[in-house]
Amino acid sequence: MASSAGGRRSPPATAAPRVVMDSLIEVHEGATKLQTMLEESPTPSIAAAAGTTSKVRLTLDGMMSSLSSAMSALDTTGAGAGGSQQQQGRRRRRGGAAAVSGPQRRSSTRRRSHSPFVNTVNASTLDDGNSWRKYGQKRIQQSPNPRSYYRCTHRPDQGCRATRQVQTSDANPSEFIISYFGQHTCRDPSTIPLVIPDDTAPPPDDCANLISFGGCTTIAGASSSTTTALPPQALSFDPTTAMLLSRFGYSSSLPAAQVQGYRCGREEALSSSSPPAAQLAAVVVGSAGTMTSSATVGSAPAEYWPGGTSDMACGPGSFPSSPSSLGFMTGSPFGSFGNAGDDDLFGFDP
DNA sequence: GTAATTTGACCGTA
DNA sequence: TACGGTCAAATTAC
Repeated sequence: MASSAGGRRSPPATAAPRVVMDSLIEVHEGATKLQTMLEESPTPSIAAAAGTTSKVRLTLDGMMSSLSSAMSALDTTGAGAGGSQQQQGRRRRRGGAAAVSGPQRRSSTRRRSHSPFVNTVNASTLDDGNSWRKYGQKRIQQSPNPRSYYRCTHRPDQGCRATRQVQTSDANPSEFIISYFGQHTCRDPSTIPLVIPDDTAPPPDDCANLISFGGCTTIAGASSSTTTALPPQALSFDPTTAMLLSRFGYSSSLPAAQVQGYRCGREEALSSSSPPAAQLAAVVVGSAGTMTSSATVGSAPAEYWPGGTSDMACGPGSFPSSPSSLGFMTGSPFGSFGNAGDDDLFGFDP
C-alpha cells in the first residue's frame, strides 16, 4: 500500500526541537510534582517506603537541573506559521444531518495533546509488537511530516482503547516519533503476559492498594469484590505505571531484594514470565501495597487526580516493546487512575 | 469477499 | 476561527 499522503509543504525547520521541548516540559512538570509531593506528604511516601527518600530527592534535583539546562538550550521562538487548508472535495457524506441521526460522537478531541499521560518514543520501526489499525492521517501545523493516527486492531471486538500517533522525525526521516495513548485492554496473546491468578486465597491485608491495570479490574483492598478469576490482562501492567520510575531512575535504584519484598498477592504471577515493564510495574504496585497511605508519582497536574477536575486523555500508554519507552507511573491515595469522565479511569473503593 | 488504508468531512477545544 | 483528532466512504491490497 502506497502512502499517498497528500502533498508536502515547505518545512518550518523548528519542529524537531519543539517535539523534544514538549517532552522535556512534560518530564519537568512531573519532576516538579514529585518534589512537591515528597516535601508535602505527611505520611510515608513511595520513596520512604523504599527507604530511598534522600536518594530520590537527589535524583530529582539532578533531573530538574538537567531538564532546566536542556530546556533553556532548546528554547526557541517556535510559533508556527499560519496554517493552510486544502479543500479538494473528493466525496460527500452525511448530507449535513450528522447532528440528528449520526453515530455517537466523541466527547472530546484535542485533550490528548496536553495530557501528561503520553508516552512518546522514537523508533526506527512502526512495529512495536501490538497490532494497530490506521484510522487517519493529517498534516499538522508545525511539522512538514504528516501525523498518522492508529488505534488498536481489537477496538471493535474488544473495546481496546489504545491509540498511537506516528510522525516521521523531522530531523531524521528514517525515524518515527510515536506517541502512545491509552492502554491495551485487548487480549491479543502476543501482547499480554500470561498470568494465572491464584484464586484460592484472598490477597493479604497489606495489599490493600494493589491495583491492576486492565481497564476492567482493580484490586482494592482485601475485601475487594474482584476475587474471581482475573482476565489475563488484569495484570498486564501498562507501561505508564512503570514509565515514570524508569525515566526517573527508579528502576535502577530499587534493589532486587526490595523488589522481592514488595511483592504480594497476585503480582507474584508476574515474577518470571512477564516482560520487564510488567515486573517493574509490579514493584510499584507492591510498594503501594505496603504503605499506610498514599503514593502519587507522576507528572499529572492536580486536576487529573481524584477530586480534581477536567480531563485526562488516558491513563497509561500502550505497551511499547522497548523498556526505554516506559513512561509515567501514576497512583493516588484515593485509588483511582485517570479521569472520571473518561473510560480510561481505573478506580477502586478502599 | 474481507480487511486495511486513504483521505475529505466533521466536530470539539483553545 | 484555526487546529487537531476522529469518522466513515471510497479505495486498495490480499
